[in-house]
Amino acid sequence: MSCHIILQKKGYRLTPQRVEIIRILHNSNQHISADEIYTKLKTKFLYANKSTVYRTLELLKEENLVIDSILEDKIIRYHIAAKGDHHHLICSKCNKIISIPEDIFEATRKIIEEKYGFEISIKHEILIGLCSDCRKS
Amino acid sequence: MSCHIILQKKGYRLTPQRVEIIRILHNSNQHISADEIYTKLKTKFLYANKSTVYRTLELLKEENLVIDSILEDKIIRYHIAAKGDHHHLICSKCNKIISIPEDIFEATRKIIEEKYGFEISIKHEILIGLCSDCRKS
DNA sequence: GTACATGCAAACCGTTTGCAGCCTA
DNA sequence: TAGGCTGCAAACGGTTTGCATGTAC
Repeated sequence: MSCHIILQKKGYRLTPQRVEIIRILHNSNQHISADEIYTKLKTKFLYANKSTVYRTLELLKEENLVIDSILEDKIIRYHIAAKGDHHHLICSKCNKIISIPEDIFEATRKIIEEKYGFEISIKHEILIGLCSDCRKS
Repeated sequence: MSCHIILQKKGYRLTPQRVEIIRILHNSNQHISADEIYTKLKTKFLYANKSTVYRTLELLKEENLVIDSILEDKIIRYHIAAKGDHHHLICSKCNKIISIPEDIFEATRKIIEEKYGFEISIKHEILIGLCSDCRKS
C-alpha cells in the first residue's frame, strides 16, 4: 500500500508538499538527508520550508513509513521503509548502497544469544565498507 | 600504556582538567556523553568549561585513545579505547553494557563477502537488545 | 467552514571558534 | 619564558516551535 493512501486513511491531509517529499524519498535510492530533501523540494515549491520537511519526515517516521539512520558523520538520513529492506551496505568509496536481507545477522544473533544470553534487536543496521568494484581498483 | 604518558610523549600538556577528564572516562564503564563528562568535571573544577571537554575529547579521539559512537538517540558518547574492546551490547531495559570480542561478526562478515563481494569494516559496533537478566523478568 | 498544514522567524541545543589571559613544561 | 591550554562569550548548524495565514477536506 502506498504511503499516500496510508496517510489519507489515517486522516492526514495529502498536501502537494507531502506528496512531493514522498516522491523524493521514493526516487532517491540513496539514504537522503533532510537538507537534500529540502533542496529538491525547493526546485518545485519556491517557498518550500525546512520545517515542512522535518514535520513531514516526523509524520512518516511515526507511521513507520520511513526509517531514519545516523552514520559516523552524524547526519540523519531517511529512506522509505520497504518491507525486509532494513539493512544496507554502503561503500565508503563510491557511496553505492546495497540492500541486504534481514536474516543476514542470524549467525551473529545466535552466537550472542548462546554466549551472553543477550537478545539483540537489530532493526536497521548499516555497514560501511568497500564494494566489490572498489576493492578491485 | 596509560593515556597520560601517551599524551605527554606526544608533547601535549598534562593539565589538571585533562587528567580529570581521562579519569572520568576511565571510571565510567558506561559510554558517556560530553555533557555528562562536563557535569562531573564541574564538581572538581568550579569554572570548568564545556569547550575544554570538547577539545580534550577531540584530542583523545585524534590519538585513538577514545572512541565516540552515536546511537539512535543521536547523542554522541565516548569511551576509552581499550584494545579488542570495540563492540558492545547495550541492554535497552537496564542499560547494562557488555563488551564483546572483535571476531563476533566473523560469520556475518564471511556471508557478506561471499554473497556480495563486499568487505565490511566494522570498527565499533553497538547492538541494542535485552540482557539475560531482563529477559527473565 | 474548519481544522489541519504551511511559511516564516525566532528559539533551541549540542558543538565549534576567536580571543585574552593563564600555566605547564 | 613561551607556546600550548583554559574560560568566556559569541557563532554555528541542524532541528524544533509558536504563530498567523493558507488550504485540503
